[in-house]
Amino acid sequence: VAAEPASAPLMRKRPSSIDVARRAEVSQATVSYVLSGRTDKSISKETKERVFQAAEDLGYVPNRLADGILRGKTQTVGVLMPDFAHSFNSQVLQGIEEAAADDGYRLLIAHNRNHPEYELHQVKMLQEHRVDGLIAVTDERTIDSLQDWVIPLSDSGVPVVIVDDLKLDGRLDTVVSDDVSGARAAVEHLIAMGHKRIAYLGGGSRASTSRDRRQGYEEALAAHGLVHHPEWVVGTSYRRNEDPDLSPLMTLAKRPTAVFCASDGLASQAMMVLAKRGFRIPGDLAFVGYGDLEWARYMNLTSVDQHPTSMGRVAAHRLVQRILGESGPPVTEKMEPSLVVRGSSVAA
Amino acid sequence: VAAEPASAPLMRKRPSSIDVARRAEVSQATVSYVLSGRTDKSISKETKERVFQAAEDLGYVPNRLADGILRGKTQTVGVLMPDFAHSFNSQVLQGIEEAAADDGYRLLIAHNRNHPEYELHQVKMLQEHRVDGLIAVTDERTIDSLQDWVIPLSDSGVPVVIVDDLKLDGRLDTVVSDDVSGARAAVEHLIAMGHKRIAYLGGGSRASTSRDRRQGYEEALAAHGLVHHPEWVVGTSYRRNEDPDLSPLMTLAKRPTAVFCASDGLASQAMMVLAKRGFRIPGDLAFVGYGDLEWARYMNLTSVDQHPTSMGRVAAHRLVQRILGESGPPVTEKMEPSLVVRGSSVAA
DNA sequence: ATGAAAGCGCTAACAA
DNA sequence: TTGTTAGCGCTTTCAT
Repeated sequence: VAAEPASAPLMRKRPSSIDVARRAEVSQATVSYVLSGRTDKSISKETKERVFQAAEDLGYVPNRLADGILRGKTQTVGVLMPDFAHSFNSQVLQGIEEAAADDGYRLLIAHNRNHPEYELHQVKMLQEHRVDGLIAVTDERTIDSLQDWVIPLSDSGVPVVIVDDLKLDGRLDTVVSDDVSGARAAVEHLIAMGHKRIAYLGGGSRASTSRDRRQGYEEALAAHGLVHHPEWVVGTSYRRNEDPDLSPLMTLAKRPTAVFCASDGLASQAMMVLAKRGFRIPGDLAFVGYGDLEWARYMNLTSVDQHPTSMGRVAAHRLVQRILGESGPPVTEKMEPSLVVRGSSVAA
Repeated sequence: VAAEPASAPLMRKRPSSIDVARRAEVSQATVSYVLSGRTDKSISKETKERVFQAAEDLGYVPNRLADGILRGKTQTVGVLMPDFAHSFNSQVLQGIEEAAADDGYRLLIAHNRNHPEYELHQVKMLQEHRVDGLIAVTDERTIDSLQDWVIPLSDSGVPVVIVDDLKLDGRLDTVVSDDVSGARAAVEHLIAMGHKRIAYLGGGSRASTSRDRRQGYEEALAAHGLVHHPEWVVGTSYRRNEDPDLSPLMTLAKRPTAVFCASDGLASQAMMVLAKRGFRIPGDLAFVGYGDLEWARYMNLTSVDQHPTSMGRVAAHRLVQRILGESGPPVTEKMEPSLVVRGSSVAA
């Protein structure tokens, strides 16, 4: 057997632990002991040195696939999302990454392309890569088919956490934001600012979301003895690229003095429309949005922050607990949003 | 050997191809042939049937780790980012995911936490997971240390693509947006709208970015024979939570009639400040931003779209080509942004 | 304090 | 048309 040159210049095979062993003149087992830093297998200082040196010289990078195949654990979690570009989702992802990384987990991501079949395909991929668990951020289009695969997956021993939906609440670990409470806080703020005629501009993305925010609105009015005028509730269906039609609101004899909007997008569109017609904000009409997207600050829009990054962190943490073997009934983490007051609801 | 029940109820070990083989009463090799759909190894129809059936019955999910360890390819690419929550990055990620998935690759993501050391650690992790390639979206804080690991990594046979930075241009495949051209288009649009006194509000995130946009601004003025007034260039350093100070601009005897801003955030802040002081937009002052963030539409802000999703797609495509063995010198894809004209620069 | 050998789940030569 | 066998890179008993 010819001796290999210490450092051949051109691309060779990646060094394996066997190569390290040969170079350090120890057994493969010893390399494993040293490199995984086991304290039970007392290894002499010089041997350790030699192994580290050999690994360094060779540029050895351990292969986690082998480890994964052996231990049946990959330190990897799957994240399934309808979209990475939208602000809420990307912030959730950010939170998941932070918490997962803290616990030593990597993220393998997948997209559902708004299509149940494709989603199923992606989940299969994640399973083939042997993710230790899965976080699914739900989506209007695929939410109905979700339970078809998610329950079996969970039963098969892969922990699953659902973010932002309650359909599987009680059957699976879930992280949601309390929309009722957030909406209530928003409207109570307007009431505290002296408003008595408060409109609701609705029509968010997800049905349950929209329903809950409206419920919070109504609860707040009721709690403060304010009459609920059905004509102050507008736009149950709203399309992204269309300005919301506020005329039913603005032509009333007794015009509202404040508007609570189910989303920041809706709020800003409405504000632009009204500003164009000469309405002063908040003087003539106060506004509160929902979601507290990045630009709410730029627009000086009072809004409800759902803390999506925290939601992600909590989801990752729950998942890791399950991966680590925590048992017990499904947990629903209902997270409290908070109101961020800015100029659109408070006169300067 | 006792026969196992067809479908034992409680969590057993995950079935392996050996289990499938036993159940179908064929060899493990045959299972492999059938399940990977090889056309060269003609297998009888009945055998195929039996294998599929057995796999189905057992709920068999192939283990890609084993495959990866064998072939030395994981069909996985690493994505390293400074942040997943910011709009530009998350859209790039979206694009990367789309293109990578189309080519059969999964994404393993990592975060640098704005820290060179942590970044190095994350890159090591990605290598341990044997990603087939890596896309790095750069960042002010870690850009300087990037080359320390990225060149060796690339030399070691792991293809790398850099997004949004030119420092390694010519040494590595790179995808960038042409900031000079984008800025030029923005300013030429203002000139076409009849403006002759155009200010520049600068101070973006990355230095090179800011410099290039300013260069485009100056080029456009020069190309149209307009004088470049240094006092029309303001705010070279701008802080996120502070309103930009426009007084040096607005107190001039010959006030500018239009402002080109190096970012949408800057533009919207300036617009809010001026709207408060009673300026009409675009009547008194026209605005163009940069980045075309989601809310530019809501604010009716003319802006320059960098097409971040396309940038991501192009980056993923380049990477896949390299993974597939494409050779040749490093490619720099300089992508053309496009101007999106809205109400802030054109009177209704 | 260290090593030999088995085996994780899979694919690919090579046989039959 | 199918099976046998070796081996990918690693960890882990069990020896020594």
